[in-house]
Amino acid sequence: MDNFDTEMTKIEENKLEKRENLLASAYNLFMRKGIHKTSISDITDNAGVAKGTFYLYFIDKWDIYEKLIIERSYLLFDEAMIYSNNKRIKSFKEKILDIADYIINAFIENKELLKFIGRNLSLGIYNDSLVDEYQEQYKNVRDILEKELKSYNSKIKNAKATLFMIIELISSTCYDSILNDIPLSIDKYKPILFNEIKKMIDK
Amino acid sequence: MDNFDTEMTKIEENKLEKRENLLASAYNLFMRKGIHKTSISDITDNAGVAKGTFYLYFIDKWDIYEKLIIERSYLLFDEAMIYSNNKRIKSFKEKILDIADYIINAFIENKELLKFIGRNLSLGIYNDSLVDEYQEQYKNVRDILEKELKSYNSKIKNAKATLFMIIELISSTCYDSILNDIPLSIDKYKPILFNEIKKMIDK
Amino acid sequence: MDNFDTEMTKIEENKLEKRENLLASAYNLFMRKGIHKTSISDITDNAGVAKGTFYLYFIDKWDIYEKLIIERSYLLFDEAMIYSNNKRIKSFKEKILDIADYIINAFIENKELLKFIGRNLSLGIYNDSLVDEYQEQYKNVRDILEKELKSYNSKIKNAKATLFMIIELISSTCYDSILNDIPLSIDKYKPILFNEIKKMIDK
Amino acid sequence: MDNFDTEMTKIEENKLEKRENLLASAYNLFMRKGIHKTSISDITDNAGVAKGTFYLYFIDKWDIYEKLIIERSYLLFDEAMIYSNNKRIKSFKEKILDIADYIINAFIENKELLKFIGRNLSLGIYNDSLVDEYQEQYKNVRDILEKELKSYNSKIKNAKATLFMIIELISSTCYDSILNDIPLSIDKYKPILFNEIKKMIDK
DNA sequence: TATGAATGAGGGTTCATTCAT
DNA sequence: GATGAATGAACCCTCATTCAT
Repeated sequence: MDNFDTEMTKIEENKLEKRENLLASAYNLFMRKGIHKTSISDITDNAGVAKGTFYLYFIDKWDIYEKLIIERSYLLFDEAMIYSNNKRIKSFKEKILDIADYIINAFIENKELLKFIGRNLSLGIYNDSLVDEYQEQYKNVRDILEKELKSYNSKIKNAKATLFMIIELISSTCYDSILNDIPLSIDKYKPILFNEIKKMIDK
Repeated sequence: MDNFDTEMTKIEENKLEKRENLLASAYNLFMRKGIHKTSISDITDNAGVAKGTFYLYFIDKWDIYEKLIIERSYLLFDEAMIYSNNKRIKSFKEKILDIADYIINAFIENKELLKFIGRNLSLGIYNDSLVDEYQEQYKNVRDILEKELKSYNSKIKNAKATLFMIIELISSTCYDSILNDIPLSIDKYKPILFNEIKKMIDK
Repeated sequence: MDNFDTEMTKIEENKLEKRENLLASAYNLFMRKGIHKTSISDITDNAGVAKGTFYLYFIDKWDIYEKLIIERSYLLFDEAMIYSNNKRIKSFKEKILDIADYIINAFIENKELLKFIGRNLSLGIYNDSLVDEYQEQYKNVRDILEKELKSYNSKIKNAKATLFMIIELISSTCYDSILNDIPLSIDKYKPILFNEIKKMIDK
Repeated sequence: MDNFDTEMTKIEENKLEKRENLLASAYNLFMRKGIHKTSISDITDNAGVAKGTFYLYFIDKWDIYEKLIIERSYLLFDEAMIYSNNKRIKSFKEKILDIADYIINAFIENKELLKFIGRNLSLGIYNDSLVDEYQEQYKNVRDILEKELKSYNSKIKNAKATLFMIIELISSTCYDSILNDIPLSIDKYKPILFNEIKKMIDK
């Protein structure tokens, strides 16, 4: 019985490992070469599995791409949350700016990541449409932030919308700022952005 | 001599017409089938020219795509400007909200256009990197709006950045709202967004 | 001991059942989708067994295909024989025409079957090359008909060849007639065909 | 002007030649390796053109296959007609048997051709459904034979059907006879077959 | 300038078959 | 015997690009 159980788990473990290998391999290549120049063959070669194996785990290149975008956006949020929590920040205002700061710095230091996530940062915590292994965690991060926002400023009517606007504003403007200095270089733009975020939560 | 001149003009006109045909054809197909499913052949067939002719006017599919995005974004701004000017609006606040309203309604009525322009609305007036036939006009629209913003609220430090933020906020959040009801349906989201825009220009 | 015996039988029964399931599943799919569009996976999925199990019973897709063609052709003959026997027909001429009629009607009513058996109807009783579970029965049907033909018309030199010609003539021409109206629609063609069959056995 | 005309023809000629190369290449390979083991790559490699070129002339493998079957069946008939005409045969009966003899001998000497044409010999002159370059010629051969049959035996009601039956009978039974000695070896079977053909046209 | 036949690399995908469990 | 994950060769086909006309 025990033996039987163990064997089953071994197969299951193997499958999970294969899937993770493929995800890691694809992420690597997407970051290095971009999605268009990465082929399924590249992904499987890099993962050390046969080409056909890819199709046991994912539908096509866009399937794995979407899953990665969501995963990486979420992980970035997660890291930022941990970072800001470690700093024992007092007010929500400080917390949200700290999160923004962490994410922006991560993008500045890893422009490939910025290009990869693109303007889709919000998918990290706002992808209700997808059933996914991270689903539960997404909601947690989102719920925590929304609750804190509400208790920080009770006048805000729709915390969900406000939070979403903040994230989209960061994501879309920093993309242009970091990569093309539009409307300004990120150094000059950041204070303006932060000022705006403050207004959004302070009313 | 006269004859010669006329013929040259005709040739020039023909060339311009071919280019316009190709742009129109590509726009049509991108809207109907999306970029990935549209091939150069599709574009040339639809434009009534030979495949090789495409390469006399554009570098590749992404070249024509980019030019179209910029053109259509600009045209949308242009229409919105005309619309708001016709209404003899007094304050800049009313004007900017009117422009936003026009653009959002255009997107609601033409979701294909929304998918096409995506989150790149700002390219319509913020694409300094590209030398283009609309270049001059882009700047005009932008300059007008920036000037008006400055005179509306002299406390704003960087009108360019503020305007950019407003446009990016509209573009990125309305994309999700109209297409996926994230964070809310556009009906419920619009007042919240407008409220935010007001705060951005009023301090 | 008894127990052991019973279990063995059960296993044997299970194996037979699996084989039958696979045959039935393949027949179903071949009829619906054609052979080229049916994969081994389709067959095993539809039969409710694992992919590898297929290879315990058959060599490949063509192996099961051939066995099915032979089986179904034979069964059609068998039905036709029963049908004609039930009608207490007197002469062999009437009998053979009755069999032809039954088969043609079966094809008209089930064009998928016609496409499946194709022009291979004669395999139903003339597949000496194959050792098969129906082998014995094939011979019976064939022997009966050959004997009856001989006693019907003693001048016929080679009853086997004559019978074979009749079957091939029916099979090959009705295929075109029923499916494509070549050389005529089956309604118009049948009397001509029957007339020909009469000549073949009457000299 | 002349120059223009010539240039156009050159291109047209090139295209025709490419098409012929592909047909010849495919025929070669189908005969040597069979259809299933012949890939498009094989065909284009053997024809000395790029893989993509195949798709400028044919839809897929089955398209070229079908065209070849029809072409080769027709050519066989054509040869047989020439052969029998050269022998200044008097009666139609002699002529049709001569044609049959020629075709059967061709099959005996070239079993690959027999396997290739299979039981589809009649397509050579009975493929009304297809518009094809040989279309006109098919009809000629068919019309000649049908007319001759009618004048040979005015009692025959439907010459078209009778001719079709003869061809199908030859095609389907000789396939089995030559390749598998079913129902008899071709040597023993041929006189029986010929006797049957005589009955078919003599009533 | 305009053409469109030809190219051929490379794409995604399938699927018969194997084999460790 | 039964499984089904894994394989990877081979498939068909597309399409951006070139270039002789």
